[in-house]
Amino acid sequence: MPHALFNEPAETVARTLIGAELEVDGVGGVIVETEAYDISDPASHSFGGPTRRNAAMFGATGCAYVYRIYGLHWCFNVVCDAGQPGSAVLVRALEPRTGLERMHERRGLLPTASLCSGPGKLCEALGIDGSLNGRPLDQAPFALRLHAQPPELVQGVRIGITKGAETPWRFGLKGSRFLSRPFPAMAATA
DNA sequence: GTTCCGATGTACT
DNA sequence: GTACATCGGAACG
Repeated sequence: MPHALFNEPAETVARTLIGAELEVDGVGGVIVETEAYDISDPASHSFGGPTRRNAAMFGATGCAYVYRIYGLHWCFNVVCDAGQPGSAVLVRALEPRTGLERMHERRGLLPTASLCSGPGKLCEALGIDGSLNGRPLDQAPFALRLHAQPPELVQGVRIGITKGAETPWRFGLKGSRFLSRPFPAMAATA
């Protein structure tokens, strides 16, 4: 994986990752929804500077930042930088493509569209947990392949936050049925 | 379709 | 003590 790809602002990486294929131990699919966070952003974990939890956000570019949310779910981020430590992209949803049986074992016999349609669901389906925090995405168990052609994007405000709620740093694959939630009908094409 | 709730780790007042 | 980048299930319409 080209390291330079992640040496960009979080918003750029968030756009670039839509349409990329992510696998963990051969289980995964196409990323269809992301959100950008950076250190200037009050919604970001990195906003107040490094802590034990967010250390990976200030670590090497192109690594995973995995954290626990609400005490029970995991969320998966890609650490980026561009000279501004504390930047990352939350992967919120993907379209399942490989390892569907493993996903069903972990998540139950759900419709395919419900397996990875949210940050916590995606982590459960792919088997992502805190043990992968800080691990490089260009090495096993991770595999990440970029899209050949840039897909059409939609853009909107991020989900589940109160601070920085107006910042339109949520991106989706246009027309995807695998999003965590729909983008508003008037969502701008990014 | 909607709202409400409980599960509970980590950061913070 | 409160807030939080969530989810699934219950209750309701």
